[in-house]
Amino acid sequence: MNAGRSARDRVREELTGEIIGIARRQLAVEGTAGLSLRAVARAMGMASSAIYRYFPSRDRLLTALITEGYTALGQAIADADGGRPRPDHLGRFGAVCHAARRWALTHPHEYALLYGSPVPGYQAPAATVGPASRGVVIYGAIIADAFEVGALAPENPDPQSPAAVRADIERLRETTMSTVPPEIVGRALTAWIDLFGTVSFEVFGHFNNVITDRDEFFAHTVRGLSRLVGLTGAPDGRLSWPVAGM
Amino acid sequence: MNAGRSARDRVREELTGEIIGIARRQLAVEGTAGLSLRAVARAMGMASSAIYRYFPSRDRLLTALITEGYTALGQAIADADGGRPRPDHLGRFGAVCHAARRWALTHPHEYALLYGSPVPGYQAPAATVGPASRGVVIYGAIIADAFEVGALAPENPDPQSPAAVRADIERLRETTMSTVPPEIVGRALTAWIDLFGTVSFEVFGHFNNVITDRDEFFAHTVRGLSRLVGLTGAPDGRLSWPVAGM
DNA sequence: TGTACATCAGTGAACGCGCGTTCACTGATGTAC
DNA sequence: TGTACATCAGTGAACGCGCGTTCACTGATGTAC
Repeated sequence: MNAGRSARDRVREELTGEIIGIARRQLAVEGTAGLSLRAVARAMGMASSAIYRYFPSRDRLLTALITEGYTALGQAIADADGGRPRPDHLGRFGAVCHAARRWALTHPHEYALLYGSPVPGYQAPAATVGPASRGVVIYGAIIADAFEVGALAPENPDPQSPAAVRADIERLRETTMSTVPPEIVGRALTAWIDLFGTVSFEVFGHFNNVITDRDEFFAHTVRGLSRLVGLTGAPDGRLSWPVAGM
Repeated sequence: MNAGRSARDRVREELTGEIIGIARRQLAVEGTAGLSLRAVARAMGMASSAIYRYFPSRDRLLTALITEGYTALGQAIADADGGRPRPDHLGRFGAVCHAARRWALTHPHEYALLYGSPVPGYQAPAATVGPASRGVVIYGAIIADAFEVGALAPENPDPQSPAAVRADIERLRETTMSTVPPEIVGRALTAWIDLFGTVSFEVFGHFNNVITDRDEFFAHTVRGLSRLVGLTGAPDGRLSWPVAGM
């Protein structure tokens, strides 16, 4: 009897995971449209009503999927970051950006669930906030690491930003990058937004008839972002690092 | 009989427009979920089958809505651009950015249809390309106007971009900004992507618990974008122009 | 200007589908003594 | 270790809903002579 967890409890947890897994596959193949409790039940070989023993409503399944999605993306980012030596800030930054893109391209429907149009009628509960922030926390740590060893040298310092913006940036700074000056936190935030903006443009089809070599374009974009936050590589500004999977 | 257009033809066109209008309202209020041929028919006070006299399928109605959306956004951008004297490039740039955001915030569901998750099972036909490019053409014209009078001075010229990227940028250059050097076209493209990335982040809820004063943050972002493309205002880099609606 | 026919808009019923959710039930697993 | 009862997982039928699309039809509008 390990801590009151009966066999029933273990099976229950296992099946809950299996349901989520099938729902993810359903989502991957058919998109949000094909994601229904009945479809999942069918794929599980159960009666549709049985799902209600595990999820009290469709929204709760959706919440689980969103949480899973953020977790998977966060894991991809963490792996990319962990694959580089800690002092290689520029390499870590690039790896994280490319990992985010690659995850989005290989899981377009899950990505759309996280960063696309809000699901109609669905309100994300507070429980999704934690997993959602995992990636950005790692990202912030890279910036902080680089700053602390003096490896951050932003070009053209920003003109003074408005007080309201400074206040928001200060709040963000305190939670993830407390050692980094606000100007750099602001730039890091901008770069993060631009990163996902670029990924969304590609995943959602807005590069069609515009950008043909998307790997190269993204690498080019990432170089721009790293310059924006002040992560210079070689002294002449030409950045070079081997990028995994390109 | 003016050019063979009978009364029937005129009524038909009018009703087609009315259907699209009702569909837009439906979309605005309920989101994509509430957008169905039957709902539109109900709102029109017709039998659901009658819609098929005007649109042969739901997809065609969707296409019409997407086209309308791009047209409306393009018009908002055109109006913003037209509201400034032609030599005020910085003002036009800012006005266009703010117009795009404002349109997105006031038409979130329509914006989601254009820039959010692709609609499952829907393939945008080639006919949407024209309206979709209206905004970016105006944007490109501002850049070109500014460049031609020497009002564009990008900071920190980019390191050489990869050949594949240069080729894509060259294609883009030829279609909308043929007088502008490729480096600037590249930066303008990046700024355009970042613009919509930022707007999407806000509209799709990713500023929650992060950015409180969103008007200020966006204005701050736009200043950054204008610096990115090289649109400097006052010599000290502090840009100032009155922004409509803020 | 009037008539005969063709075209078109709109109706209402129907088809077949899938959805989320509820409910009374059966049978298996766990718990207390 | 064995029994009595409570808890839980899973079933299958059903409810009520809305959807896209088709079809045979009626009646009005347009066209040709």
